[in-house]
Parts: sequence; C-alpha cells; structure tokens
Amino acid sequence: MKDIKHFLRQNSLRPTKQRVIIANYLFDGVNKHVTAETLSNKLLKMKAGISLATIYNTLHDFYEKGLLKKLMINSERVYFDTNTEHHHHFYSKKDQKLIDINVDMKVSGLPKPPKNKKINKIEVLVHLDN
Amino acid sequence: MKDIKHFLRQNSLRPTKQRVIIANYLFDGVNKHVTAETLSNKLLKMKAGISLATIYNTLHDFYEKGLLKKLMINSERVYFDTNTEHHHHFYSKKDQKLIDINVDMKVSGLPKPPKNKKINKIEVLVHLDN
DNA sequence: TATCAGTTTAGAACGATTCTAATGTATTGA
DNA sequence: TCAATACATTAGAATCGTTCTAAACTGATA
Ligand SMILES: [Mn+2]
Ligand SMILES: [Mn+2]
Ligand SMILES: [Zn+2]
Ligand SMILES: [Zn+2]
Repeated sequence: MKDIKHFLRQNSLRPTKQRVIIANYLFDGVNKHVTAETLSNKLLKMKAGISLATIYNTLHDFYEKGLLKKLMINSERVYFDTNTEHHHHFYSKKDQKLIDINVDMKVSGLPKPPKNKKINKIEVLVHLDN
Repeated sequence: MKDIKHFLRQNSLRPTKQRVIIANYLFDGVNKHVTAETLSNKLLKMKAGISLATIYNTLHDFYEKGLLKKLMINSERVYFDTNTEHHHHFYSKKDQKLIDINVDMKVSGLPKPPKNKKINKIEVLVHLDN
C-alpha cells in the first residue's frame, strides 16, 4: 500500500491524518485481527494517540467500505479482520488470538436449510486448547 | 424430566422454587436456545417473575454442572443450549434464532494446528440469509 | 425447630460500544 | 487563495448486556 491517501480516496474516504495512520498500520500487507482495544494499544505504542471514538468510527467506516471483515466469535468483543476473503479460523480463547485458515476446507453432510431460508456462508471455527 | 427436584439434587443443586421453575421449562424434552432475556420473557409469560440476577445465576449454575452449553456466536448476547451433545447450528441473524444441526458433518482439509496447540473442538456455523 | 450455608434479589457497578454535540479539518469552487 | 461547507475527531455521557454487592430469605440438616 504505497499511497494510502490515494487508496482511501479510491474508497470514498477522506484521507484524514487519523485514517492514514490507521490504514497504514492495518493494510501493510500482513493480515491482522484487531479489536478496538488492541488497535488502540498498538497506536499508543506508535505514539499515535487517537481517540477510542475515532478508532470505532474508522473501523466501522473501513468495514462499510468492505476493507475489513467483522468477526463475532466471542460475546465480549468484536474482531476486525484485514483478510476479507472467505476463510476460517483457529481460535485460542486463552490467548484471545485468531489464526487464519486459508486452505480449502470442505464441509460435507450439511442438511438442507429450513424452509424459505438460504445459506449465506459457512464459518468453521476451530477452538484450540492451549 | 418427571422429578425435577431429584434431577437437581443429582446435580448438586438445591431444588429451590426458582431453579425448579427454570429447570422444568428448560429440560422439558424439547431442546432450546435461550438468552437471559428470552428466558426472562418466557418466565414472565408463565407468571413466574424471577429476577434477572437469579436467571443469570441459574444459567451459569446449570452451565457449570454441564446441563447447558454456552454459545458465543454473536457479540451482543450469550446463548445457552439445552443440547449438550457436540453439534452445529444454522443461524439467522435476522430472526436471532439458532437451529440445531444434529447430523454427522465432516470437515475435511483442516490444516495442522499451530505448534504446541491442540484442537479442542470444531464448530460449524451456517449463516442464513433470511 | 434452630442453625447456617446456600440462594435470591434490587440495584449498583462494569466494560464494550454507541451517541452527542462541540471543535477541527479536508475539499472545493469562486 | 481562501472562505464556506461538509465531513471527521473528540471527550465524555449514555446504553445495554452482564456481573457484583450486600441484605433478606430459605432449603437442608440435626
Ligand atoms: Mn474491542
Ligand atoms: Mn442475554
Ligand atoms: Zn482472518
Ligand atoms: Zn444447539
């Protein structure tokens, strides 16, 4: 992501100082799973104090533009995923960490969905012990 | 569940009035997915006003005795499942409803878990559109 | 039936998230 | 270039599901 400002404009997002900092971090080429809190901590370490309100706003703005995926695997916090391809996860509750499963997995033996309902997507979550 | 009092005692739970009412409803032979709120509403309709604190306490007590499974598929509320067998779900976000998938499903192509980690369980969640 | 550990309860506290409304800034068109 | 304006940022309040607290209550036991 060389020109983040251009990238943001392409996605109908004004390249404000805060968005540039956050986008530079999130879209550096390494897929990430962040929460508002982990992102805030990371930005503080980078000496970029951005208010929590802006962090929430920005994550949602990026999500609405399709730049992030939202993962709701846990009732205490929302994860945002920079990998927007359909994929699955390993999840360690102990570490509160997600790891992408990008390989092609198949789910067989799936029954028909209930009447008048259509399958949107299938999510496999592999819980790790330790 | 004929004798709920006996059932509760067998599980090291005192058969108090509130627990008997809740257990009678939850373990009537029909599997259910409840949240504290849906359970509270159901009990109100049955003219059994039980405080929310007791509902949360009781759900957690039953969970700790292995009588309920806890499902965290959604960041806004916790579901408790009376089906404690390993199984999967259809989920309709619109209806906020879960439907059990009891048939034998297989997930193939799963990669090895990360070093020093062991797979605890695999959960398949099938999101429905409407 | 007295005792007491366990239970229930209302309401306070908590924590993630959203909202509010005041202030600041990117964009644009004269 | 530079106001005018629309959009963005922010601190702090509000919200909402859930947990905690501490006082009143009750089931189990002897
Ligand atoms: Mn968070
Ligand atoms: Mn609930
Ligand atoms: Zn991912
Ligand atoms: Zn179920």
